[in-house]
Amino acid sequence: MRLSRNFFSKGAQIAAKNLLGKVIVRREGKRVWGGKIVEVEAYLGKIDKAAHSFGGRRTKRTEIMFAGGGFAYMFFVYGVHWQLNVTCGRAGEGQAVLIRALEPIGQGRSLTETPQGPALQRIASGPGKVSKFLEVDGNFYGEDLSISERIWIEDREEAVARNEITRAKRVGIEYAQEWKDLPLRFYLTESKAVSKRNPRGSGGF
DNA sequence: GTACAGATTGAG
DNA sequence: TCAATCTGTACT
Repeated sequence: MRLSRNFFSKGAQIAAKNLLGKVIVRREGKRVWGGKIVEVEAYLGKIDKAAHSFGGRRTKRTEIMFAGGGFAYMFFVYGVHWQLNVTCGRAGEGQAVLIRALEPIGQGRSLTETPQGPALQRIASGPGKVSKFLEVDGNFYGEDLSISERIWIEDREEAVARNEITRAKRVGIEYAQEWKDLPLRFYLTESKAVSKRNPRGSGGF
C-alpha cells in the first residue's frame, strides 16, 4: 500500500533507512512501472552543511524542502541531471532523502528500450539515472507523494533486515566540512543496482 | 553583472 | 579524464 505523509514526517535519517526495499511506482496513462529502492542518502536540513537547505536557506529551488514530509524535491545538477528527493520531517526543518538507485520493476518505455539482462539491472543505478528511468524532471517539483496519481511509494511488505544494509558516507559533498563523513548513505549491500561510484567494501561503518 | 562550483554520467 | 552547460552564491 501507498506510504502516507506520516511515514515521511519522521525525519530523514529514519525515513531513509525505512525507504530501502520500498517500491516507487510511476504511472503515465496506462503505462505503470517503477523500481525497488536500494540506495538512499539522508539530508538533515538546516543543521546539515551538505544540504541545500543548510542555514534555513530558502530559494525558489529549496522552498519545497521546508514544506514538511512527503513532497518531491527535484533539482538539476551539473547542467545535465535531475535528481529525485523526498522531503521529510516537519515543516520548516528542510530535511529530505535523495533516491540514489532502484532495481527496475514492471514495463516502462525505459525498460522496453533497454536490452534485457545485466544492463537492465543497472538502468537506475545512480541518482541521475533514477530520474531518467522514472521520467521525472522539474515538472514533478513539489508533487505530493501521498496523493499523486503519477508517482508514489508503496510498501510491498518485503522486509529488509538490519544486516542487509550498509551505512556509508554520502557522495559528492566534500565541501561539507564536519558533515562530509557522517554515515548518512544507506544501501542494500547485495544489490547489483547500487550506484557505480559507490565505494563498496570501503566507507562503510 | 561575472565567476565558479556543484547531492553526476557516459564516452574516450 | 573530461565535457555537458543549469542554478545558486559570492563576489565585483
